[in-house]
Amino acid sequence: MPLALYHRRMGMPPADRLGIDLHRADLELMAAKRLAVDPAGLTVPQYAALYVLADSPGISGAALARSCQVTPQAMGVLLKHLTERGLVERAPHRWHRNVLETRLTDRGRAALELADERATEVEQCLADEFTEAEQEQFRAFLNRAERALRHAADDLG
Amino acid sequence: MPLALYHRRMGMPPADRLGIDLHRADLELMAAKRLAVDPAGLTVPQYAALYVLADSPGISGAALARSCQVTPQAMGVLLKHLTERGLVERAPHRWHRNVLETRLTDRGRAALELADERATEVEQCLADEFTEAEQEQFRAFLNRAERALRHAADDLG
DNA sequence: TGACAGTCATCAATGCATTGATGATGATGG
DNA sequence: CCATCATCATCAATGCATTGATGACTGTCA
Repeated sequence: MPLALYHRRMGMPPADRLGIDLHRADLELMAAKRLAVDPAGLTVPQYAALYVLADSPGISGAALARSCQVTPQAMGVLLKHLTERGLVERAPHRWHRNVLETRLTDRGRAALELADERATEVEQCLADEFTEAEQEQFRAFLNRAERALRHAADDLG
Repeated sequence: MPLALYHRRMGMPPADRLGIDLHRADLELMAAKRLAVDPAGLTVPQYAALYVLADSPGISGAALARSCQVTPQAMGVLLKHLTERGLVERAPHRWHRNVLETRLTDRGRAALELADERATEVEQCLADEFTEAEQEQFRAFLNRAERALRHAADDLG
């Protein structure tokens, strides 16, 4: 076997892998958002949780986890940190004593608004790169990709 | 102030935030890849590292980190795990005694090929969702987004 | 009433990723 | 020759996220 072929190509050349471009773009997005929300003392997942919480006060941790697309365990840790820092409050539901209602505190709302101002700049910068029509095309591509990948996951599972 | 406006909208409505769609698609991609490489006993970042390593034997940990778009520290932990499991080997460079040359072991190569077979299926499933022309458009959108976001990060930093 | 399914919270183990700081090494230039 | 700079590895702290397992509670259905 020729040495030149020993380090042979894997199943598909990297340049053809759309997933690589998708992931690279997302890494850049997360890096920018991290920079944006950092001055507010928040991480990106914390910002996401507060953002949902602002529109859904009293939501359960599990429901919040679904909204943020993470597992309940991950959200539990995140909420524990936010509670310790006084950005959210959790209290047992009046009837369903098993669920902990979660709400923003004033400090939490303040941090969210500070973070959202800069996070919005990132989204605006992203939007400004595209015309309205392009944004629609881009969004459609992303949603089709998401759907295709969900089917791929179903097949593999 | 009317109660209906108390939970007021943040800076930009969620439906307008392209970043949300981008991130959701990436989450789905990562979930599918996770399922794909799991039977090989690998995580997605481990698969990525082995993939680069297969084409760049003897690369340094820091260079590998750059290729995989993570910090050297993150790559260090990852390589520590892979070394302990015998999937890669690390040895001091002959001249630059400070750098550790990293190489796949046979077991590492076997795991990579097993993982790559299924990971390629995911990429194929993604590619099959789009025509050739659409793939090029999609890729162009992603690269423009990446560029715009890098500039956004520069502005914020 | 009593079994069952669904939802919620939580503990534990593992792994990824970041910032910040430290120290070793090799190349560059005064 | 020595100072400086860049690169590399590594330690430590913090936080995100996953799977797996456990226990508590609600409501339903037999």
